[in-house]
Amino acid sequence: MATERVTSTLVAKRAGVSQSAVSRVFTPGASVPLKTAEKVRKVADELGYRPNVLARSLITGKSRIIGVVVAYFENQFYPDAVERLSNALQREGYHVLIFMASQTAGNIDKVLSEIIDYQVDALVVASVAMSSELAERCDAAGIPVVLFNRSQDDERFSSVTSDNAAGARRLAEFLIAGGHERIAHIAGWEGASTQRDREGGFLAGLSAAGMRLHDRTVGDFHFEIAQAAARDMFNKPERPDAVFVANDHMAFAVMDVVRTEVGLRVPEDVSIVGYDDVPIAAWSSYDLTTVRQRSNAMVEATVEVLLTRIENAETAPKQIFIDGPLIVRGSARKPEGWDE
Amino acid sequence: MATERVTSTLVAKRAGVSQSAVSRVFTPGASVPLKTAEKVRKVADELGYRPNVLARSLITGKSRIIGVVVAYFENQFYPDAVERLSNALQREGYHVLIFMASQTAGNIDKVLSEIIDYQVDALVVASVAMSSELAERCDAAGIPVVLFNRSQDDERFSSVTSDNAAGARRLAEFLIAGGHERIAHIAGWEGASTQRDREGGFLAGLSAAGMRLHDRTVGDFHFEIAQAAARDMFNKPERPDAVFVANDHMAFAVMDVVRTEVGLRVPEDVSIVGYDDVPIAAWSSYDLTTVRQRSNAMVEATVEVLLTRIENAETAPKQIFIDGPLIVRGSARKPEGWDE
DNA sequence: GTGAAAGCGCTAACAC
DNA sequence: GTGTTAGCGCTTTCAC
Repeated sequence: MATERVTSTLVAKRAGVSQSAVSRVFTPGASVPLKTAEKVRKVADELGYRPNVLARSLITGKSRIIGVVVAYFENQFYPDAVERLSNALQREGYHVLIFMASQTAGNIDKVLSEIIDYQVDALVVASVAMSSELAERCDAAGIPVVLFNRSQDDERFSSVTSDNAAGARRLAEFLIAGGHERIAHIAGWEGASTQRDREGGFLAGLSAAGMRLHDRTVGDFHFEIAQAAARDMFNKPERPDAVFVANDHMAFAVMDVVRTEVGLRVPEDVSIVGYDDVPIAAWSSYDLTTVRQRSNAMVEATVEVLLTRIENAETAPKQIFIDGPLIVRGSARKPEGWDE
Repeated sequence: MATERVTSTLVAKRAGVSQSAVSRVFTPGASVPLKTAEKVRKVADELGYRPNVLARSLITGKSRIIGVVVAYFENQFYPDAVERLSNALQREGYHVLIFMASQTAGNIDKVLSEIIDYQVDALVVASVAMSSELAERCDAAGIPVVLFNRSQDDERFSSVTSDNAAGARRLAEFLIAGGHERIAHIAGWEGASTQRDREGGFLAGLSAAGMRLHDRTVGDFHFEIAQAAARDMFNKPERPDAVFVANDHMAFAVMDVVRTEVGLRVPEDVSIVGYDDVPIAAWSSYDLTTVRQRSNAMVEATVEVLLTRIENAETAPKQIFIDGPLIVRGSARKPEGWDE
């Protein structure tokens, strides 16, 4: 049933002009006399003609496709960021070819290759590690890569993260000022730079005050694992009076366990703080004190780096840190005299 | 810095074979003597050659790209579904070009056009309405369209939804059996087929028991608007003793308002039920009684319809309903003698 | 200004 | 089996 393909050749014939004329009408930069343009546009509309982007890409070498790799949408931070990123790129005339890396744990390289086969103009890689072999390939192919919310010690990548160490340190200071004495940490996946930096900053904050971590378990950035980590922590005799959970998503799991299973009150019996400030953190059931990752600013920075490098291949990769404020809510006891 | 593009021509030259030989090596169906294949593969690996998918698409007429349009990731149901969909399609060798329709309220057509320009093999449209003009274009271009979690009275579309009327009716019966007498409804966006069907089924369930709706406000499927709708409802003198909120996402907002602002207990003072069974519904802070939309089954159905129609253009569009169970948790008073 | 011609990287007939 | 050829739909010199 599919009607015949409508090509520029057909439009040209019908409009009584050359194919190049049609092309020029649909090419933003080109100049065409108003008269011809109108004629061509009219015929094109009648026939429902639209330029074939793929054919154009073949010749221009630009696909206007950005590949986005993201690992898990379970943590609200990521869908939120992808939505913003997609919107921002659309505004610039780009489109997003998405790849979910969740299922394919080991084979990220294989699948990243597939996405590169689409001649993407750039790659955004969120919360996933890239092999240096692949980095090599991207570099050789001239495909700029931006690591989002993760950094890697490789000069070929640009990266955009929040200032995780500074943010976590601020959390430590806040808890200490609140008079907490047994401060514990539930870590995320230990292979992640975000985890490393957050924990590092937090510990630095503690030791600056002459304190040490009371306890530590690992939640791997997953809800269920974080629940288990919380159970472990709170089944011990000497319970913490404050817990820094490495991201909000896990902090919700921890709060649920602590309140429902252990039967403690938050923040009266134990203070819980997280990191990210995802929308749910503001919901009154959690009302979580946390550090904001300004996803808006992070996305803006990502897009800017991307476009700059696409337009000028000689631009050097850039490491960008976005600072984020401490968001004080009700899940942690506040220091004396703290006013809302 | 970008090295020279590695094309099949280059590989052919280096391997001492023809370009077609190279092409055949990289074409799944084609037969090539093992000897040649090895030789070609070796050279290709050395040079880092990979076929240009865009060029291939141009000639085969198949891009192996599926366009996905989705309106808002705020409601966890959608990122979850997109993740599953993307995974399923990847498994079949397709990739997802995503388009977020959130910002572009009015201009959905314009932007859908853009996505079609990429010669997508099919379109999945989630929670968004398509103009009939665009439907026409897709039809003419032979692009199958599957409406996801929304239906439309247009025979040209396939659609996959849960059986919203049946599910909502089940909720009504459950609330009635639980002895509730003042049952209210907080609606989603009234232009949505899901809203229409859910409310219809719910009302049918009520009237089958000789009951009528106690009250009704509108939350438009948005968190903040749902909060406002709940405030309106609970500021009236005669409060409901049960509320069916049109989806889980809004139900969380309603529970927050009811517990934190109004100061009622759930379910002792008021029962709240939702629809979707998103992961958060199982979190103990909400523990929401709801109807499950089996996103897994919905995605499977979507993929199947898609692939069938791609492979055989003559297949007729299909309307699929996926049934989902009532998930009983703690947010609503249970009928006498109900055992867990 | 405008059209003719070449060619982007690839596949698919068709000869050999 | 293998290479030669044509051409997918488009952009882009380059003459006119």
